[in-house]
Amino acid sequence: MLQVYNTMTRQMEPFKTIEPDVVKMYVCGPTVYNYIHIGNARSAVAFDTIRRYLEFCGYRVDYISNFTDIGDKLTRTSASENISVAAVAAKYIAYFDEDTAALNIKPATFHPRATDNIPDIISFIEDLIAKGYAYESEGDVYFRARRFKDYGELSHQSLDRLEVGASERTADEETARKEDPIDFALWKGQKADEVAWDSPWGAGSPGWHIECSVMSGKYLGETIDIHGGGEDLAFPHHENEIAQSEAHTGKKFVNYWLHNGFVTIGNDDEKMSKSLGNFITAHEALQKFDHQALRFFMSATHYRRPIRYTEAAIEEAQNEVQRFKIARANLLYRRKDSQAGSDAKITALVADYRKKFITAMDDDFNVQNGLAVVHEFVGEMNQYAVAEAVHLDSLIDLVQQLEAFLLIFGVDLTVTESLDSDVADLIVQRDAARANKDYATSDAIRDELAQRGVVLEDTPQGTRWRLK
RNA sequence: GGUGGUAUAGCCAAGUGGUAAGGCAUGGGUCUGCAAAACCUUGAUCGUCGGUUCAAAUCCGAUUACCACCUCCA
Repeated sequence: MLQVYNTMTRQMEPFKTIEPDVVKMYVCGPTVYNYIHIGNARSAVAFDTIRRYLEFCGYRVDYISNFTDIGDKLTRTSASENISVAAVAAKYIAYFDEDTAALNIKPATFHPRATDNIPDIISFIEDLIAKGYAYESEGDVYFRARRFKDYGELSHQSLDRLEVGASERTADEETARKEDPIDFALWKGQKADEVAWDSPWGAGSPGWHIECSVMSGKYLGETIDIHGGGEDLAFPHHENEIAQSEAHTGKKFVNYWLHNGFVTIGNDDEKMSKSLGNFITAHEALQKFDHQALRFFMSATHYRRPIRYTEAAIEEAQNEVQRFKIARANLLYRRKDSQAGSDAKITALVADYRKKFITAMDDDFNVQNGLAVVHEFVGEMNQYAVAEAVHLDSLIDLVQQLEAFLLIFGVDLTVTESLDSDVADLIVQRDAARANKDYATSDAIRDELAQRGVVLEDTPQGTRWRLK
């Protein structure tokens, strides 16, 4: 049975869905004013990996992830790039799609955008005002945090101990409009040059937190199974979402809160973030590294642990992916001399490893232990690949199981590679030279192909090739 | 000031009481015409100090270092 670590209770809990076989999952998406960086990508990868494992286990996952397409940051990009705010959003959403596709992150079931949900946001806020949880102040609307009895429950903060302004990101003018410094904005009156919508409180735009509450409720329902995001969002973002949503519905908002760890960079293991300016965009990294290696690098670390971004680590991930690919290819190469049918031993072995893998992953998506099982499985595959006699169905069983395991990590091993026809000809020529023991010629051809990125390997069944 | 997290071999890292999984890298070996791939093999007593226990990386106490959050950063 799957156990997950719930930030709310700080404990492992058995995972039980609201509806059988369906997981309702919401993951906080990016503000689309720039390329996503490696840290943003890690979050998307972490939850994509979780989603894929849930699907592997047979769940249907209704996965919603938003785009925040309004706010100061878009306004600033709009000015610096001299395009409209809508164009900024469209541009960076397109890059988001491109980069996440390159990382083999499945698109969300739906990607709602804040600007497409303004009427719902306004009526949600009106309800909070009607219930006494919110108040208007000079064109802004704020949430009375202290009125919500469980405020601080998720992050386990005591309201009286919070250090006001510790993040140094709050504006004094805004604080002055609040009844209490911990109150947070639901609606913000229009400032000069900002995109704004009409509302009962005048022209303005939604606060940051409200969009997630509204869209989660609208697309998944009042209570959902999983809400995910970076651990920096636990407070205040998710805390505020809980307050808004539960004040609004009177029901529990989320059953399991999952938070991913950061990507760190540099000798001090500092968090990679846009505000610190120490970030590398996914777009840049994808140009530099093999896409699958980069994806595997991120999904092969447990989602709650930090990942240190280094080139050496990504290259190591590439070696590991290579090992999986070679194991698969070497097994498929044996189809040519295989017998029909299957080996009972292999059938049992595949079922056994599948079970071991699930046991490992059921422990809060323990990918390290899951991968240890996969590596042992690969060892078995490699031994079968050199067995004297092999059976076709068993070859296929092994290969398909490996593919299924790796797909959870976002690595698609079935991407096919092909040879140029002249390369194929050269391989034939080399085989002829070897048959005549003309090793000077055969080695020259092998060297030439190596230059072109084609590796040749001689086996008892013939010469097999792979791309380097 | 408050709240969390992390510290295990060269590197990544699993492991919540019984004599340290797995991977990458390295050295050696087998196989090969030579290679490659594969297989076999090679290494740590777990930040520091103290305690509990027959037994601790695992429990308790102290301590050090680093990271993060405390109103819009995944």
